Amino acid sequence: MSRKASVTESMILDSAFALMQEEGFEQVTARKLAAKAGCSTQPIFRLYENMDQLIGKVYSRAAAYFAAFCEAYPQKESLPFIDLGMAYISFAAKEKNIFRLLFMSGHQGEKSMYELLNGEKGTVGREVARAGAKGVRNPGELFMKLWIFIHGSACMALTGDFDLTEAETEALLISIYQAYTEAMK
Amino acid sequence: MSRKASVTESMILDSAFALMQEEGFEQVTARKLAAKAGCSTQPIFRLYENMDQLIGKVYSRAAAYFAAFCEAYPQKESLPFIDLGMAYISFAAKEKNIFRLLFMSGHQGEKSMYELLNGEKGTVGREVARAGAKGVRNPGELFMKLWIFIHGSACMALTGDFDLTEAETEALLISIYQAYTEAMK
DNA sequence: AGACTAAAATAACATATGTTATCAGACGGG
DNA sequence: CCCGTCTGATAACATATGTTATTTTAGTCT
Repeated sequence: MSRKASVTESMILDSAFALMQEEGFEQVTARKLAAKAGCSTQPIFRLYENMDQLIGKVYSRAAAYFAAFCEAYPQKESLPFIDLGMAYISFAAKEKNIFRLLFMSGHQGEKSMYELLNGEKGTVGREVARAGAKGVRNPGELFMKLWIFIHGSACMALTGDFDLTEAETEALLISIYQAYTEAMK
Repeated sequence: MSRKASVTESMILDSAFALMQEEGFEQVTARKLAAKAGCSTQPIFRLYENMDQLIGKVYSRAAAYFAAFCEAYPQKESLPFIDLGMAYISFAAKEKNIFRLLFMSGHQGEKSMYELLNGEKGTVGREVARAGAKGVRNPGELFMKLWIFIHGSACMALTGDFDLTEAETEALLISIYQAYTEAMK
């Protein structure tokens, strides 16, 4: 047969993801990636047709990373949507570049915001059901309104126009949740 | 004396602004701008030290454009903040590239979101005063909450995750306004 | 009209990027 | 142990960008 490859796909993809995370997806260039992976640019083009395809894989990985982040985020609140919202805002603050790629780049060849949020676990669906069980009249509408607020918070966190602590953020979300549910009674 | 300049600053700045509006500020390159202005790249560097300085001017112009847009937006609603919010969301939907430059690029060497909103006319201050006069308990807090929602709507409009008509948007904003004010009583 | 001078076009330089060609060599199989 | 083959490094090509040097050109003033 032929020679064994010393540069593996995971070496490249790991490096590409790290580069995106640290410097933004615009900075994932062939040469920078090669330097990060400790090889020349050749293995990249053996593994991927072109840089766009590679970025597509990085995007998928970012989506999985986000899902895992939400999964791992502490579920302390009994109200539906709040924990997911807290995870989302926290993610935007801590992982600006990943958040940008997933939710602000218009890179939606892959998934819509709703699909990303819902993930493989059907998170949003589960939360909507929880809200319904709690007696919320129109849980889908509540989710939409809450999510717009949460997305706004996250985007402002990214640009530095929102700098509350986690505790303050949580209190704010709860107050918003209550205002919405009261108004929908 | 010497020769008169045939390429004026306004020719360059107009072209740069148009280019930013049509293709995004990342696309305002020396050569593309020269082509748009119908000259070579030389006059650009006579008028500006470098491309960054030029983009700074484009940014200022965009801020003025946004202020004028808000000024011209129909003031039909008697509730404070709503007209400004409608203008903001409408602006995000119609002028994606300008909105990106002003509110999503982290290009805040110039002005914060609040300064941009408040403009020269003190728009936000005026609206806060109006809300106070209407008996709102804590108009600053109300503004903050409403604005997070409005910014979220605008950002989602940009990425295609928010596609309500103007009328639907207005109804939504009013319902949010009422939910917040009720909750703050 | 002619000379001077600044403007503007052209061309060049330096760098960055995607992508491909060339080629030495390392590895698997006989 | 050698052969073939595929890997991966180097180098190259093509393009894009900011910026600067050089040259041409066109006003302006005398």
